[in-house]
Amino acid sequence: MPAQTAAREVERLGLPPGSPLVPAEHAGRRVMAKFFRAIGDPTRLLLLEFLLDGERTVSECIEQVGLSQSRVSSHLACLADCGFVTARRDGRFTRYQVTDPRVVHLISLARALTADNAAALAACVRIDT
Amino acid sequence: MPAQTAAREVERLGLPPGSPLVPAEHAGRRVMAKFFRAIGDPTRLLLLEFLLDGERTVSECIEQVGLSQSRVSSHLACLADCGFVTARRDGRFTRYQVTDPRVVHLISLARALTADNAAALAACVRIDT
DNA sequence: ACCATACATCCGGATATGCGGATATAACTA
DNA sequence: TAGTTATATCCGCATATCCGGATGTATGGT
Repeated sequence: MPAQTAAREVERLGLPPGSPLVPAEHAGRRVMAKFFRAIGDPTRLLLLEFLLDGERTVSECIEQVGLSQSRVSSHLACLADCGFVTARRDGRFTRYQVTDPRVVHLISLARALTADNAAALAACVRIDT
Repeated sequence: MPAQTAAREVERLGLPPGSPLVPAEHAGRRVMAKFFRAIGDPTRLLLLEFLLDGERTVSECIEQVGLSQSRVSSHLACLADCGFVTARRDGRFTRYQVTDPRVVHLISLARALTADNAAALAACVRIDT
């Protein structure tokens, strides 16, 4: 496997060559890490899937995942803050939904990568659960 | 923003329509969550960037990130287990490197998404740091 | 005004994760 | 063989994250 794998993909994607993919400053990396941790939870992934097909209220989400109201509300706020879903106030309701197609793309890439490496991933003890 | 954002992107990406993006079984979601948490740490993101351009030994990585040998070794093993980098034994050395172009694609998508939402992301208190 | 509904936030407890130091293993070298 | 180097693993401590219950806030209905 050649060393230029990364450079080639950067080229293929039409990205500016030579510029870092991961932020060079510590603060920027902390933000990107936070972004990934937001979808690094099984419950939030389930909610994300549920919010792909259209708007859903918090109550509908609660029924879907079977956790407490406070927890589900917090998970949804987290997904919204981190840009995975959009929140819309509608009277007493808040309707959440995935609106950015790049979120779909991101998850589909992760799906493919995890599928190709499921065994080692499941066995990795440095991250629990 | 229409409700079919997700379906449209699935179509555009040539993915099988109707099949879930996120695994339907809890075990599968746990694995995908683990995958994202692996890159949900600033140090591992820094290492990932460092490993884009070619093979690096553990010692070189230690110098790059400035953390203890045990910690860096553990971070690298985590990235390898989760499929972000490849590890190759070479005598006394272990050489790590990003070899899968999809990793580059994934990070570039995250870069774009976080850039468009940096303020809210930084302000999200449900995930600390 | 009063109450019910829908949601958001606060709190303390349990588990997960990051950290460095100590130790173990494995490969070269003299 | 003995010693050095490179890396991996184990340990306890500190912090982060998930959880449900309690409480706060806003909207709509009577």
